[in-house]
Amino acid sequence: MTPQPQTRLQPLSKERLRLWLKLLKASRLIEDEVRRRLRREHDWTLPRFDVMSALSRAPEGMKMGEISRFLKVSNGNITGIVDRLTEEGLALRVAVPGDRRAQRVRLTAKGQDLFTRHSAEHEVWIDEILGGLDDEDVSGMIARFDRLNETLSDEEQYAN
Amino acid sequence: MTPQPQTRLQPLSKERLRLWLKLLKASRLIEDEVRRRLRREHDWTLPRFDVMSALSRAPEGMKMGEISRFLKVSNGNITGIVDRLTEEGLALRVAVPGDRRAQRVRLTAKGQDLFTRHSAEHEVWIDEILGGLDDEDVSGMIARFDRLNETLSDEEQYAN
DNA sequence: CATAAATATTTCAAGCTTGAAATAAAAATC
DNA sequence: GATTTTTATTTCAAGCTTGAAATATTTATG
Repeated sequence: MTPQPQTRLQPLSKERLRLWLKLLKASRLIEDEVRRRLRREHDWTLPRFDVMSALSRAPEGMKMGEISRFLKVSNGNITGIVDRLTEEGLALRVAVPGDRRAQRVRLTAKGQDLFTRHSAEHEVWIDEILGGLDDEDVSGMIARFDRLNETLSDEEQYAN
Repeated sequence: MTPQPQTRLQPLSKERLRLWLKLLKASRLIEDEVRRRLRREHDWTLPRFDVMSALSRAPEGMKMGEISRFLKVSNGNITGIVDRLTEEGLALRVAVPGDRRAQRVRLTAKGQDLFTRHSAEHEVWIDEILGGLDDEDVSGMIARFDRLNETLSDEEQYAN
């Protein structure tokens, strides 16, 4: 018996495209909703939230490059966001002893405090927004995403 | 017998948060890769691609408001993108007979042609990027997303 | 040690994005 | 028919984002 020819080759690529469009749609719906709440209720932005979130886990601070690699955004981008956080007294730059090029960014007590409050609320929002998914939905999707993100991270090589 | 107390209430909210972070990660990895290829290989942007994609399905054109509602972005945003497409001879604005406020935006032949080429390549890219997912993965995730997007669209009410 | 290469960061221009305010025209109401 | 409300779109300021070029410093090489 000849091996089953790849009868679904074209269809699979179409299905992958459909999947991507649905994934993107879900991601944007959720992200837009979070962005909207952050703005309406705290006059705050997602990028600032993301940077503070990264910093909140590093009490000893992070170098600019560490932040941009962690968040997968450009260096110049982080410069601007940290500038604004610093102006507002939420973060500060401290010199790195052995290297005069680098600086370590840390949250101030005020910044840490603000982030703690936003963060708690953020978790509630996500719980509301994804409220339609039960335990089984959630664990099922997490398993799929673990698999997908593994695949994607492998490919990230040829992004550089 | 008393009803089972909601033993997993806190954990479920944490799991939903984990799911959202994984979803966001996947979405950004894919979107960044597409954006990078579009720029590197065609000196093109995703927003222009998205607008052309919407227009390509409407030979008779779309009104500005229709485009922004369809893509779920602001009106002013679309104004700028259509301005640029128009400057480059890829789209044009035509008056709407009964309504002097509105305009209908259409792709030019040149625009249609360019989109057709980019679109074909885009499908190949997605196929490559999601190549690690087999038939079963893809259909499994699509089913989950249909469920999720249904939930999300329902909630979109209170976004307005 | 001098020079070259690599690293850390900032600056910059161009484009995307939003929400609010401004314009203009159409539709509804009195 | 005049006034109000709604609808379609643009304009604008502020912030996000990128990639490329510029600075400054450190590390590696000859």
